[in-house]
Amino acid sequence: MVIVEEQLKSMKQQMIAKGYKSTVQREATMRVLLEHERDHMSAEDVYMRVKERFPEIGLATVYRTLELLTELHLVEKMNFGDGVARFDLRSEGHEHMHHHMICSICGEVEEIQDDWLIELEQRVKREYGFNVSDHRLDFIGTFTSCKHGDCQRHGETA
Amino acid sequence: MVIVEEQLKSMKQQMIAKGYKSTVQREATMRVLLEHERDHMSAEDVYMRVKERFPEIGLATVYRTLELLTELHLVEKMNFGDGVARFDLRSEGHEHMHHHMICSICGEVEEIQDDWLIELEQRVKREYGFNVSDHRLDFIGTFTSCKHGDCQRHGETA
DNA sequence: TTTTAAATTAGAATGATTATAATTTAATAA
DNA sequence: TTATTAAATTATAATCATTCTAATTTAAAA
Repeated sequence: MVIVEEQLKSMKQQMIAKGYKSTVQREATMRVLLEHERDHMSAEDVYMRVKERFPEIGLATVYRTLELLTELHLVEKMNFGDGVARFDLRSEGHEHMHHHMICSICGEVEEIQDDWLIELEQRVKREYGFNVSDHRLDFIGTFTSCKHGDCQRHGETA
Repeated sequence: MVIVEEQLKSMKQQMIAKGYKSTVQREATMRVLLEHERDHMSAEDVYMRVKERFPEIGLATVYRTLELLTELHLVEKMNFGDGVARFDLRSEGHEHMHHHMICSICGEVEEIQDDWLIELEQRVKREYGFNVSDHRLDFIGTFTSCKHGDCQRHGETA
């Protein structure tokens, strides 16, 4: 487990290496992302959290920073069909997005950290001549625990 | 291969069976969808095509019809991260969405008709207690043919 | 044919995201 | 250290997809 400061340093270096500047606003945004690694925050969510500690930041800056970090593959941009893009840090060594289980009752999103698609990606290459650089796998359904109650899992991972 | 009129009739029946009314606007919209089965059209795309034959239709009606058809599982609503929802008819017997290969160079979307996830869905159930009712699997990458040229595949399936 | 709830229309409203113009700042080099 | 300059930020306006609203029309049931 790498501590926040170290990861932050690494992210800044990658930013500078690609010719982008390191600014306090960007640092504040990255810090928030580091502290909410698996929260699937919307840009607005991130904005509000950053604003707590850096009240003069603008929403557009947060959007631009998230866009930049996505471009650098430091965060992943997700879309669960609710009209807002969501963002999570990409954990180190995970060049691929992880998979999601989306509960159709309570909307809860849970993650599968393993990569289950290595074999299928080879198949795609073989059968379709398509070279996969990333993937997205979401399962929609219900948790057994949801079925029998009032969505006890709701908010569990939030 | 079922002819358009037959499918249309079946769709209308399902609509009525669930207590919804069959209207000329809905029929016109379904007809467009039937004639563009794998085109991944946005609501705006559908609207423009319907308007050609039914100029007095409103955009909101198309939106509502697409929403209704999605609810009835007659169309699938997709999201490729470009800010617009896209819609395709669900082919009969395919209760699951099919998979997509999205070229990161030319943006072309190609489909994989098979269901490669049956085994993984059992695994999700076993390991996470999650009952899958649907899934979404997209591969992002490049077609070998794209890599070497000026995106020859672009528009091939459009 | 009458009734009535549902559907449609046109247009306004909303909400997420992006663009703009003026200002500030980070990084580079003198 | 200071001057320079391109990039970044701010505040706000604009845009675009989608949804809502109120008035009107229509499909289906009686």
